[in-house]
Amino acid sequence: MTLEGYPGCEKCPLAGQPMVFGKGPSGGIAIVGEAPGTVEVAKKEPFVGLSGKLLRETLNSAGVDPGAIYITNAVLCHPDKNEAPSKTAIQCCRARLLSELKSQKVQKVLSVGAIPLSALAPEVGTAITKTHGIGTMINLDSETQVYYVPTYHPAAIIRDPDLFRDLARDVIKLLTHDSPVDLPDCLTIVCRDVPDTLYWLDVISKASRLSCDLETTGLSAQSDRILSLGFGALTIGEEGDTEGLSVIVPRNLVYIDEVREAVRRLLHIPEIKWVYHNSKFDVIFLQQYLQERYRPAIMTDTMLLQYAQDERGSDTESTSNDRGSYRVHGLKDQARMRFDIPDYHFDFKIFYATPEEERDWESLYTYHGKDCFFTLLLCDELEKELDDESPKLRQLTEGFLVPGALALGEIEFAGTKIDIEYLKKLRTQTEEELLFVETQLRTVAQKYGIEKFNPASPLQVKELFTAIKFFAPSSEREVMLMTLKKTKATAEVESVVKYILEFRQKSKVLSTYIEGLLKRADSNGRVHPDFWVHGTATGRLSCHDPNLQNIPTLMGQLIRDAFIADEGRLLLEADFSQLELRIAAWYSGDQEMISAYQNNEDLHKKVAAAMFKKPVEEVTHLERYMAKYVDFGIIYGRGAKSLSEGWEMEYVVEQGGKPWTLHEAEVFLKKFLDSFPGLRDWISYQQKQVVKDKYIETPMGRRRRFPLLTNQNIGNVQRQAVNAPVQSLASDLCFGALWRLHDLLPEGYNIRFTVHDSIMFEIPENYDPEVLEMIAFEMTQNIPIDSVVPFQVDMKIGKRWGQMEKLKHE
DNA sequence: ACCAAGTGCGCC
DNA sequence: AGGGCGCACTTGGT
Repeated sequence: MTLEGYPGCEKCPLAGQPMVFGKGPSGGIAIVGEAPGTVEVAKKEPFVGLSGKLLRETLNSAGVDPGAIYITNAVLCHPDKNEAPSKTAIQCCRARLLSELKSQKVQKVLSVGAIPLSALAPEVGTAITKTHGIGTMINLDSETQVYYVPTYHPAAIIRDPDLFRDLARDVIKLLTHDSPVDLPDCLTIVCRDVPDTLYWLDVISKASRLSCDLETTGLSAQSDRILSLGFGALTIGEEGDTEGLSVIVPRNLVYIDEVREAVRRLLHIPEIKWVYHNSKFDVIFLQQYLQERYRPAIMTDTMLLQYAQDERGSDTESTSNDRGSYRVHGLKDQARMRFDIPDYHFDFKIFYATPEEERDWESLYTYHGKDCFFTLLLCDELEKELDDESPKLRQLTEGFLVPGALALGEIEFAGTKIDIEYLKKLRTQTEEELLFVETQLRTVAQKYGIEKFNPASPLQVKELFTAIKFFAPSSEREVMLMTLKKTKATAEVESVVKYILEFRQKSKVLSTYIEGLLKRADSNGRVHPDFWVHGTATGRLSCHDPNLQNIPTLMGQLIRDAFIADEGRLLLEADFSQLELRIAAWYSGDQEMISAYQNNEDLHKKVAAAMFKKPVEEVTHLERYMAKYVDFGIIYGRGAKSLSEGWEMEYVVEQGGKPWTLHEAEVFLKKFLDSFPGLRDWISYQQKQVVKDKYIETPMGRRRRFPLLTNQNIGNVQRQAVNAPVQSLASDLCFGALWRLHDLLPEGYNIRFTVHDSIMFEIPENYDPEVLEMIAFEMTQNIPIDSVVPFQVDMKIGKRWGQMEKLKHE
């Protein structure tokens, strides 16, 4: 082929750049990349760089010989500076790409990255996070259609190895399909009146499995209403084929007593298996609707099934953070990837913004019908896939996560009381203090000609620092303090740094905690946190709106004081003692650790004694602190370097100790591991095994999967392989106790929330000590593992979270 | 006006 | 080369 062969080149901005042509056998699968990079140009071959290597490995692991694949690019010319090719360049090269694929007689096409997608199937969408894995047919010319799947560019996987699972799944889809997934038809019935509703509810009541989904005016079961009630069924059509049937009960019928009773009867049919997506939400709403503590007898939850299969932590929709922006557990996301449907979507914002009489109810019902339908289809697929991977995963979901989620729903609904008046006072006080600090800083800033100074702006802080000649590598708290210490700072510098830090702390407390809590309190002064069972990769719960898992402890005792018990009642906090270390002892079976816990010895002291070669009685406070520091470091996989540089060394110096050198840290690390050979062996076993298995499993059946191992991530993976099972099982002991206790506790004893390894209860002032015994028993004895390691909970009691007193109790 | 990314910091 | 999170704020882009 020659340049003249491509009519698009005349108008192409890349004309004249080095070109790299497609390569590989014809008649089979083609992979289309973006544009050749420097390495490709040098070797005159597409996909020979790092991305190419990853792609080949993926193909190999899927059982495909990369040599059997035809590989080319959406743009043949190499853009300068490895930039992405422009839209014009993509358009100019498009005809060439299609004719190349046609002349190579390809049967199927996989594209990697957003650029070939925009050339091959722009109608599918642009954002690759929202379009990868959707199989479609594309036209190469008027008579040739081929099956096509877009996926991530391997470069994206290098940045975020977690995306590898999506890439792998998309590749397998291409290999196992020749055309888009053929779905059953789905008929959506919108009930017209009461008799119509009763009729359709009766029709679906014969099904053995139904999905249920609610559309509501908002997220609060306390104050929001149901917009429509939906049920999904799979039925056998006249020609013997499966058909979807979604029955939608619209708002004007939902709240009619006769309908409500019919719904109640349906929901209580004991033989029906109920399928929800995020059951916590719908079931709590149904409890309000039915005015009873409704729990389906047999049920599952596709979101939690999905989570059992893919434990990647989910993003909250409202914030940005460093975990990437993909969502993996959403119903629509799953439907799109699995069933090749375009992303369906209903804009509730617009719906509510529209005057009531003009609202597009039909679209809402259509959308709702799809939700019910796909929930049911998704359930089918997930159950099969999970059973295939490991029988424990279904049991984990249905026997543990689902009841846990429902208990959390009830706990959230009840909420927890906060002291509004107290917080308002605290707000005023903190605002005044902030104003003072700001004034001090502005005075200095003005001295250097900075008229408008905002201490919350990292840029302006840097500017001020430059002005006063303070140069820290970053404006992070610890870095700044360290820099301050190392340099001979003037009094002015010192006070500016101090005020900046004070400003940050106070404004954090004010906006995140004081205002954050006030903003989220309901009219009864209660907050209703949202706990996510599917929020973390290890199985811990995540919590938001408000997040009760990061309420300050130290100075923020002030904030904890805002959490109170109702009149005549007390808060009771039951906290596992050294849970993760005990779990590490359990996993490893380390005799030393076990006997320390069995004899109720102080493990940290014991470690200190071993590290500093002295009898336990002579261990100082500081030595114990150092030992504790190493103990936790081990679980997190910290290395000697990190130990010697940790902020904890600040404390050591404050206490009159000497910070460790790298060498000292190495020595102590080694001494620690020598004193606990069982633990050391377990750690190396985990590190070795994860490379072999590419996952770790906990006794609860949870998995942390590492499908992609590279030289860059192997260190991380091995650390996680040690930490994940520990963190996961520890968290499950607490979570399991939480939801069992939620069911067991007598009237007047409630669970308010949990913070990873502790549970907050609210109990009567004249509580029965036997109930406390039961709590301790459930948390430490009635647990899902056999353990020679004893577990222990410490209990604290008080009127306010910030002022809890230890309860002597074993 | 709304968004995504970056920075920084609260907890276990 | 420190495991797991959520939230507020600024800034630069659209």
